Amino acid sequence: MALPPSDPPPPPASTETRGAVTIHQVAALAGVSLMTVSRALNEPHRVAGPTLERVRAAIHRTGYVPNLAAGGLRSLKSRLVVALIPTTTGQLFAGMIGALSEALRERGIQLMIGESGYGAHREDDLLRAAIGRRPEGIFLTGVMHSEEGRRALQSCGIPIVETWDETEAPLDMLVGVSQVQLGSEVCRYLHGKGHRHLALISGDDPRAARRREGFLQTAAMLGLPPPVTHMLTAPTTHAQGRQAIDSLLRQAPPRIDAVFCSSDMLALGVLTQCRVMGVAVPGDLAVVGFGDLDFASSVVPALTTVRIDGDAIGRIAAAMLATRAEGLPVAKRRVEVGFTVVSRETA
Amino acid sequence: MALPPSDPPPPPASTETRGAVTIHQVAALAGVSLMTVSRALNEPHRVAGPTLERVRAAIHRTGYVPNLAAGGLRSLKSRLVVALIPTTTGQLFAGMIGALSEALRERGIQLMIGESGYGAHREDDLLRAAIGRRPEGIFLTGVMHSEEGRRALQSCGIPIVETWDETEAPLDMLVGVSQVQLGSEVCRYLHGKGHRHLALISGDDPRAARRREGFLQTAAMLGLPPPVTHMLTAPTTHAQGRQAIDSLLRQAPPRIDAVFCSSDMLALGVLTQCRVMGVAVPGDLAVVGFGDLDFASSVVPALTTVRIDGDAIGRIAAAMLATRAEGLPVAKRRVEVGFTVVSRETA
DNA sequence: ATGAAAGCGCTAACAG
DNA sequence: CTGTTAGCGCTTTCAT
Repeated sequence: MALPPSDPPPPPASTETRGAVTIHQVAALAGVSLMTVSRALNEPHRVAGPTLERVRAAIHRTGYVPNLAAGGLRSLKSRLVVALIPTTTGQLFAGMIGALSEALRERGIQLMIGESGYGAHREDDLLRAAIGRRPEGIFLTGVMHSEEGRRALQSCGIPIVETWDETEAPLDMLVGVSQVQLGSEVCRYLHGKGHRHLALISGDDPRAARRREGFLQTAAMLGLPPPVTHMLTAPTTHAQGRQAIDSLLRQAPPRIDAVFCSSDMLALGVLTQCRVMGVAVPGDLAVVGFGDLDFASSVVPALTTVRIDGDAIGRIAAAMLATRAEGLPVAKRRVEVGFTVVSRETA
Repeated sequence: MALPPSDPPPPPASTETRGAVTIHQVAALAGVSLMTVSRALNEPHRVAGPTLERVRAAIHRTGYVPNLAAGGLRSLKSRLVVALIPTTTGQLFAGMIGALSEALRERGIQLMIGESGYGAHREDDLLRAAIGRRPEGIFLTGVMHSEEGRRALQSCGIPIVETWDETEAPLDMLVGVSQVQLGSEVCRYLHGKGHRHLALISGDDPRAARRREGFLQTAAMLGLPPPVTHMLTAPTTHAQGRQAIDSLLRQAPPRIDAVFCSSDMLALGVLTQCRVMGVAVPGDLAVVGFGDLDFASSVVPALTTVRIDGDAIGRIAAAMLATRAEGLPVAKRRVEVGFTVVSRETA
């Protein structure tokens, strides 16, 4: 098993015992104590040049990869942040995840993603799993509503960031977007364009609900007739959009002249159905989407939509979490990220 | 700080020391040894009823969540699988991730997702991070090409599943799809519909490259003129599709009469541009996409595309990994998942 | 049915 | 600059 140390240097694998190489084996091979190996990895400047070389060679030969769970256990630093996202479907959160992941990596922190799905019952499981890994931060897509979840998060002492939404009482930190104001702004936009008979096609996720709220409030405030709303279950699809606008357009007069969709995919379905039905956009019907997904600027007619800077949310959250991971306090624990109504051709 | 033990039972949080509740504190509160708490959690049937009750009450009061890193360290069971995916963008992998996550959860295994992005240099980092957590399995989206990555994975002794692609020499297990055959099949399909002047609009990811390969080979075999191919950088977009078909249609005769796009989003862009240019689909140009994303069946004209059962890939991989995690061998270490050419209106 | 001792792989704290 | 000792929070193994 133990080959004479004279075997050719490069070929790795063979010095290893089944299971995994440990720091002991590297130390033995390099002829140093295991602490020297640990230092060579974590603070190389504190190790003498030649020693460092030998250790590095041993690491290379053995293919040693440090056990982060063990290191984290001892140092109480897991170098891990867990992000909980509702679903990997949909491009909406893709940019944010990318930015979060990248910004954390730059600071030497790993991102672990947990998919909560849309099932409420498993959110609890997921939370326990997340906390059980003792991450140095938890990123929440949206705000935590369940009382049980709030308690668990609050009492575990891990820094938390809630995002994408607004709340009176953040658990800890917040990178928020005023969805209510967003809905309100879209309503004003449509009103400003001369539309009076508004409609809403909306998924049933919490954030869409708040946009709806703002939209309806503002419509009332502007003295418009109450917008007719069509509810759908998330995640919303192209087919749902087609079917929803079809049903909306067949309703009794007054005929709607503008619709705000809770996702760009929904809006795309609306556009498709309008074309099929010979309804001119924006002539007969103005359409506004949400998300500014890649296709929004490229479809014909180009989709007017609302853009939220997901990358910024990811970056800001990463910075907050990283700061807290270093034991420092975060000055602005509550940050507001804006939105932009991107005016194109459909409204 | 230490309130008298007479404070009301329900209110949790306050018995905890800063940092996190440990099993010791639960044991002390319940008046048992820490082993009993451990058993109450992992093999409750081996603990006497009344004792179990007391322990559970203590767990509830303290809000104790076991440290999985510590447990995993000792038991050499992390109950963790790491999945490496190129990007969370795009719905293509969403179903697969969902199915994988769900199937693992049913078996008591957590899924940790790592985003590799399209940068090659960080794949190495990501791999070290993954191995460092000592997962019981690693799920790869695609096959591992880099020699360095292959060595690292091979020597770490962790069960690996490669997916979505084909390879002569799988690292360990494979849930594959013959992308070459897929491309070939699409070519035959188009040929069967009477098209002779084929084109390809293709992203530059490895799997798209193999589909292209199969497509071109078969075109040659069928005696067709060499399909003109337009290359793009992944991830492919709607705008790229528009621009690509525009350039393809302006090329010198013979004019192309069918195009295979490496993604449905690309195909959607092609459809849009054709409408703008007054090119009839499928009359003047047949269009085939890839992925069968939600909108494919719902756009007008409905998109002919190719469907791969991502859910099946996720489920099968989960089963393999779970089996290996239990120390059992997997009989069929190489599984082939099929594909379907979904014939709709565009071709 | 419960407890005591040992140790998983690593790093903090202190020698030398 | 390098090594020794102790112990992170938990589970294994062996007692009782």
